[in-house]
Amino acid sequence: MTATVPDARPPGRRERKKQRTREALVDAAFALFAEKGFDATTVEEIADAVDVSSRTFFRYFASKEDVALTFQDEQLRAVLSLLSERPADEPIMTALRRTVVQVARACETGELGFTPERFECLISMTADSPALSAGSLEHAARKQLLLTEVIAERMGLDPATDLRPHIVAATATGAFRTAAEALHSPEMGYSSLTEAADAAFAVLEHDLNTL
Amino acid sequence: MTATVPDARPPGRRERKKQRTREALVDAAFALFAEKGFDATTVEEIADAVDVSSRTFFRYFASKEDVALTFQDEQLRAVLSLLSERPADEPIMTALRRTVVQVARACETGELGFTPERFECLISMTADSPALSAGSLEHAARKQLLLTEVIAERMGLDPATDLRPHIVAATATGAFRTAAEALHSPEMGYSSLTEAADAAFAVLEHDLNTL
DNA sequence: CCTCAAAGTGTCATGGCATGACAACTGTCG
DNA sequence: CGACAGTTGTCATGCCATGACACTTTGAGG
Repeated sequence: MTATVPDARPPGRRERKKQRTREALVDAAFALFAEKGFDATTVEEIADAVDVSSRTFFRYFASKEDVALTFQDEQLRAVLSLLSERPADEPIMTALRRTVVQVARACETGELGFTPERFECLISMTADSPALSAGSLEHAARKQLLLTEVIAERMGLDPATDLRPHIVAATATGAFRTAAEALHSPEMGYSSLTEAADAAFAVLEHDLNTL
Repeated sequence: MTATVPDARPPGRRERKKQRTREALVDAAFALFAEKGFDATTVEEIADAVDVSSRTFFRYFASKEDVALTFQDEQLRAVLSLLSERPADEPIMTALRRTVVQVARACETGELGFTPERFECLISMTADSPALSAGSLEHAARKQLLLTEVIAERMGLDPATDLRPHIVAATATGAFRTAAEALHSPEMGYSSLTEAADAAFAVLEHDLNTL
């Protein structure tokens, strides 16, 4: 407890090496995923590609799904960050819509910690692999808890006793997910996640209770 | 292809035995789950309790999660069935709300193929076990596809080109799920799934775009 | 510089999930 | 009964995930 400031200590050689190993694992994993698919890639192959033991892989990532879904953490951070910058008098769904659209754009321009093609890769892998799909859903569920907290605070509600922030978070998450899935179907006519996400929230705003 | 009618052929001794084995596996599984929890129960234990091999277990269920989530299929069937009976001029979200509330009541009165206490067991297990939680989400995702089809047909829309039925299905699913989770928190003040589900849909109807 | 403690890693071992292959067994029907 | 299809048991295999323990590297301080 010598410092409360996040970056208070010197980086250190060790720290950097760990970071490099972690990144190397992610890189190797996505290279193999892109080449052979998620299911067909084993943890051992990923580890071998970076020349570490499988055991070490699991010291960096809790599961094989985890390594593919790291970027979702970035996504969440971006959502929480951008949401906090929205004007306080904006209706919550409007604020979420704007935020999500911004994040979607960032995903596609590679402004977060991953390239657009890697993003593409993940989207299609998730569609193909039930295991990854399940992992993604679980990841999303855990993130949704945090989102609920932030939404509740913004709305001035207590998430422990009020259902509303939970419903809002679930609805927004579902809309985003639906938008991502819509990208798989060319017939849908959406060429970007940004566009699809905006359309999804538009449905919530205008059509949900009138259809 | 001798018959297109569902129940065209005599039950047969073999058929019944299979059905009994299946039920026995479900019973044994829930007994063990209730006793030791989901994660701590192995497939081998379940199989041993029914005196079949582990291999046979996997001929009945695709995974350990599957055996715990069979009832969700009943749930879905009930939703689809009841939804088809709602008046056609009812707004879709209203129809879904009424349907979901009915199904929730059925869950709690044991009118579907499982007892209320088993339902309780599943709810609490899902909260404790990440693996089961993930499985449940995946199950729900697959069911959501069917629900989307039915919703689209009722609305007279093409799910292949129209985002709206997908959003509606995702929102309804999310609301139901949120209601189920709310039952874990006594502070929420919901004593039944029926009540929580109705409250969840009420939020969608009245508060979503005004908060 | 040398030593020491801590952190990271490799190796080995274990256990559980899931699936394929093949032989043995059991209803089903002629 | 006897052929036949469906079901099960027995291996065998592969992968994911985790615990235990020893070895090496890193960084701090005398």
